[in-house]
Amino acid sequence: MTRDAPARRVTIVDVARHAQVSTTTVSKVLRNATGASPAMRARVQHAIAELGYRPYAGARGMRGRTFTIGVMLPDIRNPFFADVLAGLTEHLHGTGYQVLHGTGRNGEVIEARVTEAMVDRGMDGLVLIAPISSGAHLERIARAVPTVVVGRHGRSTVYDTVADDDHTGAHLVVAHLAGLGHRRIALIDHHETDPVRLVEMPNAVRAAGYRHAMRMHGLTDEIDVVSTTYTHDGGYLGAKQFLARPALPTAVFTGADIVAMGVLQALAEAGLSVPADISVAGYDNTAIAAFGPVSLTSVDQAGRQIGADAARLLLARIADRRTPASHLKLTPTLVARRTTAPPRL
Amino acid sequence: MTRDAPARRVTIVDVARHAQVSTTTVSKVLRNATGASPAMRARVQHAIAELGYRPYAGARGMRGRTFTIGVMLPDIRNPFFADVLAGLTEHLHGTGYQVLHGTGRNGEVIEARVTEAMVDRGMDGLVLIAPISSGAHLERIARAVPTVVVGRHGRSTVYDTVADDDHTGAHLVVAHLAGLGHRRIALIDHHETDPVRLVEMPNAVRAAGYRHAMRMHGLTDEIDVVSTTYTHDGGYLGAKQFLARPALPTAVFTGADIVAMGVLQALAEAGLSVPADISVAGYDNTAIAAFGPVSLTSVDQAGRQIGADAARLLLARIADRRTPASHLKLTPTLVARRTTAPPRL
DNA sequence: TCAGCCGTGGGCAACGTTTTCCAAATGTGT
DNA sequence: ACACATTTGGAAAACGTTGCCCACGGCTGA
Repeated sequence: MTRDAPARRVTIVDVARHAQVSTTTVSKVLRNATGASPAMRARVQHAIAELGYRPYAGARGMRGRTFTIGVMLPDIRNPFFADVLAGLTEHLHGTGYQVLHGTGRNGEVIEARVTEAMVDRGMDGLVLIAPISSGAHLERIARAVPTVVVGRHGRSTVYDTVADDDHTGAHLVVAHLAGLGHRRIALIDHHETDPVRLVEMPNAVRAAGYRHAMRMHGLTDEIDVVSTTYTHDGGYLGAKQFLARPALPTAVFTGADIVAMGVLQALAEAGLSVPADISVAGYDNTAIAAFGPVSLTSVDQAGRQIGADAARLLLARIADRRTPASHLKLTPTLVARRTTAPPRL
Repeated sequence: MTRDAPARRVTIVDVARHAQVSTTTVSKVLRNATGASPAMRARVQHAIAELGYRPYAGARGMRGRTFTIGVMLPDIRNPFFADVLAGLTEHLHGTGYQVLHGTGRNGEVIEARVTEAMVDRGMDGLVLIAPISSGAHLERIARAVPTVVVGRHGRSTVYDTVADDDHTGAHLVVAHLAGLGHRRIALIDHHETDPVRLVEMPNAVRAAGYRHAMRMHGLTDEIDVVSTTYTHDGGYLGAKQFLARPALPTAVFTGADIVAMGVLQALAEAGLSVPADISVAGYDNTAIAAFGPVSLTSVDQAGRQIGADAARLLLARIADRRTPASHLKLTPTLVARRTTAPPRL
């Protein structure tokens, strides 16, 4: 096996010559278009198989579609995104579309670069998962390519959205903890100042839901929010802040499981026991929350379902760009596990 | 904001017209090619900025490069792959290449589909992480597009490889456990029968390394392998097999952290304490292994470094397809944590 | 028998970019 | 002033595919 011949690709012209037909006919067969007799069809199919021909997507793109769907993920490590992606990919399986993804790495400029790269590569549709970009950027992208935005609450007339009802999710957690007898329920939040994001981003909606639910349960005075970041370290540092105080809350609600992991680690290091000394609840019901030794109470967003719905909406949008935008909102459920219990008396 | 005008893309022709030059000149400026005076250059740059022009990668691809690197991951959930991807993306940042990835989902036909899709999309280079495809398929891909294969031990003259020395890694674990005084050290393995894969796949090499290390430590008679799959469930079921026996091993080595998680869960359910009753060691040093409450002893593969090396090799391969293939082998290190301790007397 | 129709296959012009080649303009050394 | 080298800008031909046309032939129905 030498590496000398860079092996020219077999093209539609090669197939045409080999089958003794025109390229037009080959193209018709490829696309299942009318205007090719069964006999021709068979001849062409045979030539395609014999030569191992596969159409070149770049050239197809110049004349319309590339049969590619792009998915932007902020972070490949978040298992919730993996769930969404799995639902999406499964739904798209067998449609002829190929799914490719890129990571935005939770940075606005990198995210912009990735999404633009997808547009520039002629992708037929885009799914943006929990994007942090400005609404203006999202609309610009969506005007270029059919787009579905997942996990963000802003409504747009130009792109469809699928989101979880984060407000209800926060209510579920507060109701669960209050029902167990907790009053001093604290929240660890992702710091947010941008006014648009305060309305659109899931974390902000969860925080608002927490505040609202606390008031509903007559716990207005107990509202207690620590702002950090949605990372393991953010949770760790947030918990350290609580530990530095004279009195600990009896329960901590974090807007993401990964944050709860940081909290658990800080509490373990401080020699505190969960849930005996303090209860902890997360959000997203990721695989690690379900993992036995962790067994974190969390809110399940049904990521697969979200992904499948996003795929469905995207296909519809690709088929017809003029129907009004849909905005799906799914209802989350609480999964109570072993990190929450009644407070110590 | 209406959705009426599907907004025709700005092309090189628009830029040329706007700057009152030929498309050739615009192209020269775009590529920093010679043959354009500073004055022209400025004029064109200005027009590009004014129109917000970005070249269409599909068209570029038809004449050569698409400035896209494709990465195939078997499974987006594995944090080790995320590390590799991070190292890769960082190294490629600023090179003008855009990284897009696809998942092979640990299936041979899906993996083939993804890799072929990347070739068909005219990608300039491919990185295949722990592929399960046949060597023939890998060579076919690599002959079409510059390719680096990560985490597989087979050598090829047509693609470069970067792999961890899994044989040494397994030795590290056995030495660590034997040093603690363990003799009955069992392995949970990913079942493998294909003769080529037995030589090339990391799991098989780790298993061979385990056997070899056991013999080196005079523990030939204690060699004890349970074959399942490299998943959480695989570990869970493997541990169940041990638990059904009259006598448990004193230590379990799993070829991947995720498998160790399943083992820990099964042991916890059985009321056994780690490491008091039994020691557990994993492989890959993923984030969850480092997570405090888990604190799993594991083998660190330096994923970021692997990714960066793969990127470096790929860029070199793209620059010159005729230099002989490189095969990098990195040395892993053991990270001892709290799941391993001397056996109970 | 003939006009009209449909089904089949192919010619050809795009699509947006790069690259080769060429002509014109400019500069250099006598 | 002239021959000659160099620089600069542009015309045009690819690249692989699609889809609009058109031409041809066979068939239908009057």
